[in-house]
Amino acid sequence: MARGPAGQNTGDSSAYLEGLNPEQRDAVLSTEGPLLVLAGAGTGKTRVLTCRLAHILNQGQAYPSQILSVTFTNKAAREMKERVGDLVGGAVEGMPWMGTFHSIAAKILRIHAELVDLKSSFTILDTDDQIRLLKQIIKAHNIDEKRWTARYLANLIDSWKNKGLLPDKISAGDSHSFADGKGRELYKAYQTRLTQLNACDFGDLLLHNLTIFQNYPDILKKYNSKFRYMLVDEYQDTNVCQYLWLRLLAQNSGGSSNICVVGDDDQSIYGWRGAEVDNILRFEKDFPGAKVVKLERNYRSTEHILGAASGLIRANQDRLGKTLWTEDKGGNKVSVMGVWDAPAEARIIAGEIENWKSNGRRYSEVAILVRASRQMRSFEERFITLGLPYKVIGGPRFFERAEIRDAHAYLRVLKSDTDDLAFERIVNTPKRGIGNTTIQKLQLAARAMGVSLETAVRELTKTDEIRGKARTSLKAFILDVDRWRKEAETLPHTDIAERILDESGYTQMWKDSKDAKSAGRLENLKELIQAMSEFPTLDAYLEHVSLVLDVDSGPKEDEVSLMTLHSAKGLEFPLVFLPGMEEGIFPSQKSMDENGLAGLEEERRLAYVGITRAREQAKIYFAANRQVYGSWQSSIPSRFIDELPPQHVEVESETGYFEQAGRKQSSDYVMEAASRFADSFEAAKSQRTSPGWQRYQENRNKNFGRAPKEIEGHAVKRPAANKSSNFKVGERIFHQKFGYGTVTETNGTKLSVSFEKAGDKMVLDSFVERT
DNA sequence: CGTTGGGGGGTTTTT
DNA sequence: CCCCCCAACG
Repeated sequence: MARGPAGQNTGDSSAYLEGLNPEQRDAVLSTEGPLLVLAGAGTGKTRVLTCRLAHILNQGQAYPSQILSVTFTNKAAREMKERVGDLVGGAVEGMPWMGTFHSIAAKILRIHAELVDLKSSFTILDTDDQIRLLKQIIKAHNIDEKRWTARYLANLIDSWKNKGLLPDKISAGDSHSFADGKGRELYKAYQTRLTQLNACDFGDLLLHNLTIFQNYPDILKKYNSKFRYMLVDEYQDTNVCQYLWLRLLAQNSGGSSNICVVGDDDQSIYGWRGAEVDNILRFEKDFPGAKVVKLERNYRSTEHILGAASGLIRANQDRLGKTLWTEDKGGNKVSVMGVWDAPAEARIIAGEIENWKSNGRRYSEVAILVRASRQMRSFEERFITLGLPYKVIGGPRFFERAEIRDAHAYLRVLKSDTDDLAFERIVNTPKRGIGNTTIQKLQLAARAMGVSLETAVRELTKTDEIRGKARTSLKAFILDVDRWRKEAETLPHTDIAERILDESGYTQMWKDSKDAKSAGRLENLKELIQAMSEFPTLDAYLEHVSLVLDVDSGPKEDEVSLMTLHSAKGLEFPLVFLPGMEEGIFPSQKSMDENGLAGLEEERRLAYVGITRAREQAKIYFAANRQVYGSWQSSIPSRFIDELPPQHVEVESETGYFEQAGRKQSSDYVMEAASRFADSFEAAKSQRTSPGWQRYQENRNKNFGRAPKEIEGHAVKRPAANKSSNFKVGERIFHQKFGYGTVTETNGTKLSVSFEKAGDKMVLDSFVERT
């Protein structure tokens, strides 16, 4: 096999190298030794990754089976497989080690399962199973489930696993974060229970790998020499456990490791689920002699979009620092518009989208990116009334839906008589008259006998332990299960699945249901059978279901995409709307409260991700009033808006829009609000270079972490000469949203008002008028 | 066993 | 305000 310094042999066969820019080419050709590719948004990262793989294969530097390439999502893995296949002529069927962290770890774990007391047939539990199990454990330990919820414990255990910590490594302090020090004990009990069930959760897949590699150096050595090249995508999103796993695998006895990681510290937005930006920041220290290639030429967005995004991200301290550039000069500036409230925001954005469409563009070129999914509501309402086609990206995953999980539970029971969680889930679904008491009795018996629930049922129904309806139902159920298992030997797996859902009364249950969603659920069950048919056997299906099943969203329709910023990562759209740019929403108050400066910086990266999704135009909105948990609050524009470099930003007024659209919206308050915002923005712009503006910037930095409402001199603050000084305590006023009220306190532009209907509120004076 | 209403809680999401 | 979970009741 030809191995040697990179770039030696780049003959005619390397057509894929054509059209790469110098940095991209460097990243592709530097195959030997550790390499960090810092790939900014839209710089052709995927192209580099796939070309690099193609190059290694093409040069005969390694067999497909000697390359480990990991991604976070199945989508990314699938895409990479396809694209490499295209480049090297479809001969990649054997890239067995290309996949997600979890699927590769699962593959390794199946080989060595017995070393961590599992059988290679272990099942992988999802979050729901995990929580149900933890609930039982918390109960068994006599802990108040209200005070200490299973969900919280699940998060805690996850975070420990993300850090690569086994129960014994949990410090007393960490342990103390649950039920007065019982954290470690419960974690341990949970792990024991998982072993009994021959199961593991997502975190375990990698954690067990670590245990195996650490305890059996010979095994690790095998993998070390097996994987000649390693490739890691989205390195900024790796957590400690994944990092340790990679480092162990990259240990190359003798030579240097050919590990290539690709990522962008500015796009690290998963800190809250354990990702450590630090991993990418210190790559060069971890792998001495590492080469670093920066991809800074952007092929996606216009100059103004990049300028705005770059200016924003510059406010972050903790970054390696890149400057994106483009040859795509000109284009529209990033627009910013203040609106009255969420319905107005939705109405205006919907109008913009209709404009876009009537200019001959497509709905599918448009995305609305929100910080939190609750913001989607007003858009959905508006789109439905207008009949504007849209789709929500993300949301509950197909295989997380109750009906799919129920169906899977039936299949799991079919396959295994020891899957207690699955058995428990469906033994009384649909209702068979097997109540709580019966289930508890069964669990107790199973534990006492040291057998599975199903075995316990078989034993207990032989005696008079359980009486009446419960006993009859259980017996009948067991008979059904036996029959299905027998039939499964001969029938195709899709047929048996259909038969089970039918004969168990499960489909009937939904047909009888008055629930509005039941029709959809039945549809989903049909899709499930469809998905199953793509696998040769039930085992093959179940093997993939927990890790890699996601259903294709069908043929592409011309629809607007509505999604959270998190699910927008990696995507791009000609037109991007970023609504809800308000303090407390974006940046999220919770983020800042819980994680301080780090939290704020992650929010800022999220905003950066949002803006850089846009190819032609990014439009930012903030509302003056927002309903938070039912009550109205006046809000102030996000600090991120102030951080956008003015030369790349254009302030739009609502008035302008309505004139342009030629629609007369006479609702007074909208026009009022619009002109007022236009005013305040003029004021803000003129203040940007003024001493007051500078002072505001300084104050804002100093006062970070405090409630933003307390920060003085925000951009929306009007000049001192405004009407606000005219409002006095005790004065009766009218507010368009809250109605009539009396001023109880004045504080600069902010008024505390006791409203007759809406109660006490803090409002900006510019939204208030005398009666 | 199934329904109803009171109470609590309420980013972001993958595997 | 809205949704989910559980407890108490029918």
